[in-house]
Amino acid sequence: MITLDEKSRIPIYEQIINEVKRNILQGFLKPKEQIPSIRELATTLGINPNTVKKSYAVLENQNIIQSRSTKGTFITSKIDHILEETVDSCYNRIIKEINELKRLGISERDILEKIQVGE
Amino acid sequence: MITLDEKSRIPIYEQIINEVKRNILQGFLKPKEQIPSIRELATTLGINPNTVKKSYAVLENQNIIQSRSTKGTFITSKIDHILEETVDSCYNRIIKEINELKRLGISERDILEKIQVGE
Amino acid sequence: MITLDEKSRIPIYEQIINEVKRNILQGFLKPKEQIPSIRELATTLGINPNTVKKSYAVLENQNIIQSRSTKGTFITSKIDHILEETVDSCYNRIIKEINELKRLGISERDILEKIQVGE
Amino acid sequence: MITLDEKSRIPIYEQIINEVKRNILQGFLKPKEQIPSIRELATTLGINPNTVKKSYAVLENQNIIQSRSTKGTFITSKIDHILEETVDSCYNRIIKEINELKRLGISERDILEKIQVGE
DNA sequence: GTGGTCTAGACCACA
DNA sequence: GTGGTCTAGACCACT
Repeated sequence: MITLDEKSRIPIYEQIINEVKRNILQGFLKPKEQIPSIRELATTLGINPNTVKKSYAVLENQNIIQSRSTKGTFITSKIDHILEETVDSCYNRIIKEINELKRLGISERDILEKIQVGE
Repeated sequence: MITLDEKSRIPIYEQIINEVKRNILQGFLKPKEQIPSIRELATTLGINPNTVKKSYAVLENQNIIQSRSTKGTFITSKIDHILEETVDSCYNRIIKEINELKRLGISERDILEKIQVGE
Repeated sequence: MITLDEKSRIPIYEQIINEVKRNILQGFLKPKEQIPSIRELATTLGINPNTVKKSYAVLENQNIIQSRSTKGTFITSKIDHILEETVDSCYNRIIKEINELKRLGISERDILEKIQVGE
Repeated sequence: MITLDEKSRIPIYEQIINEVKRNILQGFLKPKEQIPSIRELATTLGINPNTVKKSYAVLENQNIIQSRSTKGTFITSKIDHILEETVDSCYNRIIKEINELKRLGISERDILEKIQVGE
């Protein structure tokens, strides 16, 4: 479910955070569901457990997951706020790119046309 | 002509690369024109000449500029390929984001609507 | 495995590039194998790590090696193209010299004879 | 008659020396013939007169040209020694390249075959 | 310990 | 003054 890009400038622990969020948003992970243990995920991804631990710590801080010692780690019951944030940032990036294209002299008409075709 | 964002995760040398490309694409820098010397640009930006050198090295590698020892550094005569590449990568990023939004359950109709308003 | 010629007009970083390629071509370094870390090689050669870094950066650009942050640097899995390129450029240089000799009035017969003896 | 490579690691003044020698060897410049003045050649090549001056100084030192003040600069009457040197260094470079090819596992038979075809 | 980035400063050849 | 190379040393994030 989780794929990492070693060469990316985004640190691995942040990539894990994003991937977990993505999995939740796409419904692969559901509220209250248990997620892999730190060690398990670390082994699966071939990375250091400390890195996974850091990611889980951030996710818990953001109320996205919750660890119950000895029982495991679980998705929080409410996840709506993640959806909003994610959608907003997607739109912002799109608009940023469109403005870039406009600056390069491409008309709004052309952009929208190509986007619809490209999909 | 060139502005840097110190806080950005993008390294300074890459920001310079992007800024030079932007200046070319927007017509501020024209083919065969001389660009600031390494030392001059470094002084202007308040950074180390080696950082500028690195940017210029990459740009030369991409056939965007050409450095002539003891003469200075110049824009390559043919720069059409930069425009194409830039535009293509913009479109790719947009389409990637749109697909992300669709995966999150937002309809194409809604996306296009919001994009047009957001502009 | 790597030897440098301090007096050469070829910069050290290019000598390193050539030496790494040579080691690969001669089978001392094999695909996917790890090569010395930047710091290690720098110490071994008695030069500055930045110089090694520059060499490795060029080699990575040529798809010959691949650096994985915090993991080390490795030979790319496919290296056939290096052999081809190297052989081709050798032949080109030979043919260039032969043409030079011909232009100086030496017959092809004489050239080939001398080459076979000279070997 | 003279072409320069700005990007070459060989300094321009050395390139000029080589080019003059080449012109002599190929018969474009003959013994006792007058060659362009420093200023004239500098203008033609678009370079600094000091650079040409340096080349001419070396050539005079090697007894290849001779400057007679106010009259101009002329090719020396005897130029056989240049031919020998040039031919020898050509052969040396060829043999060096052939050895490189052998090291890469290409048989002498294959090399000679390809050279004859390649010509 | 690894690679990635950057600084500060030096020297070189060339023009 | 220009670009090219190299050194020495620093800091960073990640493991």
